[in-house]
Amino acid sequence: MDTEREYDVLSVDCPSRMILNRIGDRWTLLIIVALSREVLRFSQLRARVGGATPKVLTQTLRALERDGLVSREVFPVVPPRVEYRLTELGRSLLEPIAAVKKWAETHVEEVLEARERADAMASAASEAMSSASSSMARPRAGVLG
Amino acid sequence: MDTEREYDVLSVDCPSRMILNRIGDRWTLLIIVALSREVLRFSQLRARVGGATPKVLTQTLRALERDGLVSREVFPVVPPRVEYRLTELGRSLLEPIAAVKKWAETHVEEVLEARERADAMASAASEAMSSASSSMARPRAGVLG
DNA sequence: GCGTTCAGTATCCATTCGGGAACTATAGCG
DNA sequence: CGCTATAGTTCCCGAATGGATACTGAACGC
Repeated sequence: MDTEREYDVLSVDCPSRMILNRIGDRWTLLIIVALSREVLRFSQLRARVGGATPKVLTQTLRALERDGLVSREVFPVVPPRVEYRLTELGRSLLEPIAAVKKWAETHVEEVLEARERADAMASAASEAMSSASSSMARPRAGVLG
Repeated sequence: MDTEREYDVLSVDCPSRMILNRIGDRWTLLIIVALSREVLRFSQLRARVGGATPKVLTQTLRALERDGLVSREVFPVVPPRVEYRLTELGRSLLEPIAAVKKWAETHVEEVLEARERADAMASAASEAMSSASSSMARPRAGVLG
């Protein structure tokens, strides 16, 4: 039943936390999403995933392959042809990813609004600061990316 | 129905992709998980989330607050008391996160095994390389983290 | 006056990430 | 001979991430 208690994601040495870190990188999710629909060659993948340079693509694909989420099939032809596809394990990730993706899509607006509100408040607060009329000033929002 | 087509996560300028990046950072998920059970003060959060230094904690919390996922309540007492809790929006993220978390927990083993296999193969291949007896050598696995 | 508590800040520094661009290998085509 | 296409690899460099450590402020108890 309560298998969840076996792992504590919050602990530094929890393997499931490591997994979270792995799939939480800049490109992993995107590649998996791209491969969810179809088998793709390197250059197709590159075209599909906006902004990916060959380097990061290779790195991420190798990591994905190492972890058994993606398989890489090389056809010994010239020019080279290499196909990437999701493994069974990789495909099993699709469901949780879809949930997150869906959340992102349905809540982008709210997040963006919240962000604008916060930024507006922050700049209002800092202006109030300069006219020395505020009690309880919030710390500045900070850009953080 | 097909609202998904409105957004293409794979495109560089898709807002939902930005969200993915935001929640996919090293600490965000962990903090949200930590706050899922209870309201926590700064130092409690720090104790809960293994390895988080005050700096990263502050950064992440500010970002979370800015995006409306976490609220921050300051009690004007000394020593200071600040409570963090999930907002409604933040709580809505719990479900997709739980899905990912569950995937991580149920598939860690497989991933770890795949990784070991891959590493074993890679080192075998590189040994074969040195004795010059291999055809079709895989490129080396690369550590990548 | 001193130490303690709490929630951060500030500062410095090492490592990593990631982008850009050039380079490689190979076979077919002209 | 040189061009093209594909799947990378390599090098360089700037930016961002993140860790360690020390410091601040304000009231309370001693």
